[in-house]
Amino acid sequence: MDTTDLPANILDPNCPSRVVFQRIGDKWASLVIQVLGDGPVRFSELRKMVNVVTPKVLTQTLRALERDGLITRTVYAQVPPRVEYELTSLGESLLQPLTVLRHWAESHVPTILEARDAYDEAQDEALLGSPN
Amino acid sequence: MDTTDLPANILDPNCPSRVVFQRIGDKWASLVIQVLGDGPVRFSELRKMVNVVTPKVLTQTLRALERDGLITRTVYAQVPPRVEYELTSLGESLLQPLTVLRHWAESHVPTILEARDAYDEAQDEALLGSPN
DNA sequence: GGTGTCAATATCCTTTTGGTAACTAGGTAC
DNA sequence: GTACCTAGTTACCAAAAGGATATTGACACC
Repeated sequence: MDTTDLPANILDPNCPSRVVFQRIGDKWASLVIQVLGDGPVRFSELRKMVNVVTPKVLTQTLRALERDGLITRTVYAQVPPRVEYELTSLGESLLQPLTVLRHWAESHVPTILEARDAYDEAQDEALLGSPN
Repeated sequence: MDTTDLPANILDPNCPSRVVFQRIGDKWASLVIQVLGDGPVRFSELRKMVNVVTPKVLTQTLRALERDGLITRTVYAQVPPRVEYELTSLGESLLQPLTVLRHWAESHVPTILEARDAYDEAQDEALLGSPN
């Protein structure tokens, strides 16, 4: 059975649209995509921009994104080697939804952090109130 | 140092806006939020709608969302117990960014799956070409 | 007093994720 | 020939996430 003409539904556990949410949730993938939004970046630069990610994990992330057709990997025949990663048009099309989410995140984070503090305090008090 | 007036930046590893991406990436959290978009739902209903999630994991997810102020938990003094989960206004405000992402996901998944197949095949051939 | 309902918890176990540290390849510079 | 460059790979390890299964509490029904 092929999925191309199904009304994709995220709530259906068999629907592969869930993979997208997994990509976004990946610790580094969405960050990489956003960094690549300004144009091609090479491996070592990416490492610096995304900040202290180990080469192994960055490679894993990049391979996964490449596999999904979101980025391309270009090797230049130079010494020392130079490899550049760039968004595909598919990758670029993800940029906007990601930006929407990012803006939401950046503007609501204070509220979320306050909610956490309040919640944690309430929990503490509940524990003090009934220690057994 | 307080974060409320900082220009939140997802690329800064110290910026808490990253927590949002982690929430979204959570295997069940974003699904729960989207299910709750239609109004309050009780625990057992949620379990069915999100499909085969174990109670432990659903509880974990719900507690995390509650802690972040995205949903509320209401216990009705009944027997058997009835507990309803509902989006807060903060949770509702996340609905739209999530929908944007969801539409992207549902419409581009076929392309992604094709890219994967192509990538995997290319890998296989590369292995066959140079088996050592 | 046994059974059922709902919303969990508790215990245990497996899988996945992320990370450290060391090493490789191919060449250039000294 | 030793050191250094980039872009990785390899082996190993710890923590976290996710899940299976059994049990609990409060009551209602029979």
